[in-house]
Amino acid sequence: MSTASNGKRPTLADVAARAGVSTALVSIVMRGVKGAGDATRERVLKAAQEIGYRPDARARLLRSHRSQLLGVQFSLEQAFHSDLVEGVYAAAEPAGYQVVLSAVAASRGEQRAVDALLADRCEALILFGPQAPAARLAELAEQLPVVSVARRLRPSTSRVGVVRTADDEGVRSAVEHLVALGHREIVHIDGGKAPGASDRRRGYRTAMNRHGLADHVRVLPGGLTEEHGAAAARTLLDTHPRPSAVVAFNDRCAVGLLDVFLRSGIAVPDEISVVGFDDSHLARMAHVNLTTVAQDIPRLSESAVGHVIARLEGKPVDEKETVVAPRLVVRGTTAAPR
Amino acid sequence: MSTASNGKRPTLADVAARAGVSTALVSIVMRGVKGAGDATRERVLKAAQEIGYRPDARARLLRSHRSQLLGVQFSLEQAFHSDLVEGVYAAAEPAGYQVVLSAVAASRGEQRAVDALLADRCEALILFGPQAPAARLAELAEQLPVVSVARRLRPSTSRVGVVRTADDEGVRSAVEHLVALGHREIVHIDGGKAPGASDRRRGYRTAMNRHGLADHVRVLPGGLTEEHGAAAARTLLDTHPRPSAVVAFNDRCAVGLLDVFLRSGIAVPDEISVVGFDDSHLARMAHVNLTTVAQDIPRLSESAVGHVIARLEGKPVDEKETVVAPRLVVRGTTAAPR
DNA sequence: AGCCAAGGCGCGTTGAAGAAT
DNA sequence: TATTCTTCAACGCGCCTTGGC
Repeated sequence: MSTASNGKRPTLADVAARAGVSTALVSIVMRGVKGAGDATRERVLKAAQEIGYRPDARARLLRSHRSQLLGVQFSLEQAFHSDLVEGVYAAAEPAGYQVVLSAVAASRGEQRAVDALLADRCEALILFGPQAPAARLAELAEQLPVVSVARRLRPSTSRVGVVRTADDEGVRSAVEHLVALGHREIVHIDGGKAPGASDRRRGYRTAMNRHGLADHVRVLPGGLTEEHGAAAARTLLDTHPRPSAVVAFNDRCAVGLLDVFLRSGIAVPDEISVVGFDDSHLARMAHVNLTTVAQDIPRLSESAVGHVIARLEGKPVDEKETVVAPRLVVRGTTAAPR
Repeated sequence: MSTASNGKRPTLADVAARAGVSTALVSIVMRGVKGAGDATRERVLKAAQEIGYRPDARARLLRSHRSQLLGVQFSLEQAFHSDLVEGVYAAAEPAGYQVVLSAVAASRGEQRAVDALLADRCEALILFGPQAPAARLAELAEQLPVVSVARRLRPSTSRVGVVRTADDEGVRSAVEHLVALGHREIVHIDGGKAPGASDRRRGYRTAMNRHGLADHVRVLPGGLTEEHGAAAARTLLDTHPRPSAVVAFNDRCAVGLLDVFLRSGIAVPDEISVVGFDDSHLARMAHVNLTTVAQDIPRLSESAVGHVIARLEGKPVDEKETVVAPRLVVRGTTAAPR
C-alpha cells in the first residue's frame, strides 16, 4: 500500500523528508554502505518501508558509469535457449551482473532485439544462435563485448567470441557407437544451414572415412523439426537396401523419423537404429527413449558469461573460441543390426 | 565502428557538438517531432550516424514521467509461457509499449523477478502463472496495474486482473466427448495445487454428475510433468476393474500415462482412452497424436495486455476477469470403449 | 581528532520559455 | 506573426567535498 502523498512513485527525497535527513544519507543507507549511524539507519529504513520506496534502477545506472548489465538475445521458439538463459542467470548474478532479456520471435527480428539491448545500455551481448550476417556481428563487437553461442564464426576475422559444442565430435561419437554395434550402412539426416549443421555433417563424414566406410557415406537433407525428420524417413522407406542406422541433426528431427518408422511397422532399434542430438526433454521421455548426443548446457552458459565478463573487466581472455565437449547418451533406439 | 573520441558512449551533446547545434535540437530531430528545419535535420542525422549515436533508453525514461514499460514475469521451464510472451510482444508494441522480461527459474524466484521489474520502472505487471500468495499479489496491485494469467484469484477481493482459460469448461468438454463415445468409467488425474488444477477438478466432477456418473467420480493425484502421469498410470494398472478413459491435468501428464500404458502393453485408445490439456507441441506430434483441450494463446496474451493498458490509460476496464474459451481437439487417443 | 550528515554537481534526456531570424 | 533554434531547469540517484558537533 503506497502512502506516497502525491500519487507518484516515492523517491529518495520522499524518504529523506519523512526520516528528517538528507537524500545523500538515505542513499548511503539504501546501498548498505558505511557512513550512517545505527539509529539513523533504522529510522531511514523504517521510513522507506512505510512509504513503499524502491530504488530506481534506471536512475542509478544513469549515474554510475558502469551498468553491469548483460544483454541476452534468445529465441522463444527454441526450448534449448530457455535452458541456456537459466544458466546465464545462474552465472551472471553471483558475478554481480544483471541480465536483460530480449526475445526473438515471429514478430520481432534480431535487429530489434539487439537494438533494445543497446538502448538499455547493456555492457555486453550474449547472442544465442544468431542468424545475423557475420559482418553485422563483427560491427557490433567493435562497440562492446559480444559472444555468439551455438553459432560458429570464422575465428580471428572479428572480435566476436564464440562458445559452442564440438558438434563434429558429437556426431563422430554417435557414428562410432553405431560402428561398434556393427552398423555399416549409416545415413545422416542433416540440418541444412542451421547453426552447427555443417560441423555435424563434417563429423559424420570424418567418422565414416576413418572407419573405412567412405563408400557408404550418405547425407539426406533434413532440418530442425519433426516434419523434416518425417520427410526424410519417407525417403528412406523407398530406399533399397535400407540403411541400418540413422544419425539425425537433432532430437526433433529424430522423433519425426521414429514416428514414420513406427507407423510403417519398422521396428526401432531392431530393424533400424536412430540417434538424435541435444538430449532435450523429448529424448528423455521414456516412450521416446532416444539415444542422443547431449550438449553441456550449464557449461555453455557459464562460458558465455565468463567470456564477456572477462572482456569487460580487462582480464585476459584465454581463447576467443570455447568448444564444449558433448556426451553420448545411449538409450533405447540403438542396437546391433540384425 | 564508434568514432567517439573518448571511448565512452556518444551522447546527445556529442552529436550536437559535431553538428554545431544545441542538444535540445538534436533531441527534437532524434524523436522525429517537428521543430527543426530540413537542412539541419539532415545534418544532425548525419552527425549521429557518423559517431554511432544511440538514444539512451534509461535517461529518456528518467526524464519523462511515463515509462511505457510492461513487465512480464514468466517461467523458463514452461513452454506454454514462451508462446504467451510472443503474444505479448505482438500486442504491446503496436500499442506503443515496450516489454521487459523477467524470468523465473530454479535459481531465481518470483520475488526477485518482480523486484527487478519494479526497479526497472515498469508501469504494469503481467504475471504468468504466479505462485505468490494472493495477499502479496493484492498488495502489488495497489501500486500498479497487475494481471494474473492462468492463475485464478477470487474476484473482487483485490485489484488484480485475471485472464484465464475456462479450465472447467475445457475438462467438461473432454468428459462429454468421452461420454458421447460410450465411456462411463472416467478417471481424472489432477494437477495438485497448480494453477487451474482446482477448476479442472471441478469441471470433471460437474460433467460426471451431469451425466449421472456421480458414483464413478474418481480423482487421482497427479501433477504437471511426465513423471506425475507415469506414477498415476502405475496406480491405475493395479486397479480392477480398470477405468476405460483418463482425463489428465495437462499434455505432459498425459504423455507420461501413454508411456506407461505403451510399455505395459495396454493399447490406446483400444483398451483405454486418454485426453490431455494445452495442445502443446507434444500433443501434436504425430506419434503422440493426443486428443486434448487447446488453450487460445493469442487471445490470452492480447487480453492480458489489453487489460493493463486500459488501466494505465484510465479507460474503463470492462471486467476484472477475462475468461477465454478452450477448444477440444480430437486426435487419436480417444475412441469408443471395447 | 573523529564521526555524521548536508549540499552540490553530474549522468543523458526532454519540455517550457524565450531569442533570433 | 511564424518558424527555427537556444537556454534553462528538472527527472532520481550516487559520489565528493564541506561543515557541525
